[in-house]
Amino acid sequence: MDTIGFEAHDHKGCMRAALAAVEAHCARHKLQFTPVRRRVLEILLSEHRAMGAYEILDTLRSEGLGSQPPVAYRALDFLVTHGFVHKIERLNAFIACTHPGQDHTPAFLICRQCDAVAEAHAEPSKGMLGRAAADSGFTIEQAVVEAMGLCPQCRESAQPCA
Amino acid sequence: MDTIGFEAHDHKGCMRAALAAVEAHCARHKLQFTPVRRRVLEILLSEHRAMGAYEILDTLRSEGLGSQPPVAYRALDFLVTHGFVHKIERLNAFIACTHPGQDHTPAFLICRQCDAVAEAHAEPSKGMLGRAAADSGFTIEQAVVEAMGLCPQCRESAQPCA
DNA sequence: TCTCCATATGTGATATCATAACATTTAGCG
DNA sequence: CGCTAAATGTTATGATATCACATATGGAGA
Repeated sequence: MDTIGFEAHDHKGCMRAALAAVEAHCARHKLQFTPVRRRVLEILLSEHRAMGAYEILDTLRSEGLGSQPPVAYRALDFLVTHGFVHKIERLNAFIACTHPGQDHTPAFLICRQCDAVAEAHAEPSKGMLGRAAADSGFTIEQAVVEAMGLCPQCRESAQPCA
Repeated sequence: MDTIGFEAHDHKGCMRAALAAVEAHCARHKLQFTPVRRRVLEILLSEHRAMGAYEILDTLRSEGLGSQPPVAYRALDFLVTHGFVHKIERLNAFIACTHPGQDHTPAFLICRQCDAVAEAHAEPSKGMLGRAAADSGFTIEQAVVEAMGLCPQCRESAQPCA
């Protein structure tokens, strides 16, 4: 089971697990998991949704951890660079990774109605895209895959036959 | 051959063909292909690369076709809505579709060095992503697929063994 | 033709997202 | 301790995108 996000789950547990994994990864790779970086990750983990940088910054500000945009963006840069957080290009927002530490190619399912985001796993370079890239001599290093649509909940509550 | 963009080709011919296809599509669907909309498409077709909205606006302005951001954004909205232009989320930029009128799911190959963009074709809902979506009850309506990497030219001119 | 209405455009202001530049602080290390 | 690299604080600004409201334009029907 790789896709989570559209169903109830143990928030506290997944948050603890993710933090532990990130701590371990940072220790192993001698990365500085500073208070601001840790707090930004905690905020994203606890909200469990995509958040804009300024929304995160508001929280930091209310806690006295920094008040200017670069504070949030620098922490996010660190977290994104090391794969602890992903950026959702389509929403200009950030979301905590659901399985940090592991090397992976994330893909996202984004509900256009409630903005819920689920992280899935995709290997775009394996399919038609990889084929097209190979044919044209393009080297894929990283890919953004974001599917927009309706999550199960919103699909149910949507108009049955408009 | 579906992937173009990393090789020489007949600019004028592809531009004429694309404009004709868009005109036909608009006529058939009673869409207003107004001067501003047409000019924005022409600019994108002739540059044959991803351009920011403000870059396009600069050209419009120099031609007396509108000087404020909404002019460009409204034309782009129209063109994107009808599939004549695609937005590259990763670059916050726009690029003319290479086969307008046809229904398709575009995917892009973006060179991180020279910013060249090639449009390919992908069917993400067919692969692992479609599987994950189906498993979780998510309905995919549209997908953003953007691969970053090195185009053939930049790959050659890159450092051989850094 | 005139009137109405939907659509498109013009324009100023402003919201939202992101980074440059430079000063200051902190952590690790010889 | 004193050096250095990394991280943070802060001001300012750049880049992207939308709101709100006025004006024009182009058909459909009276």
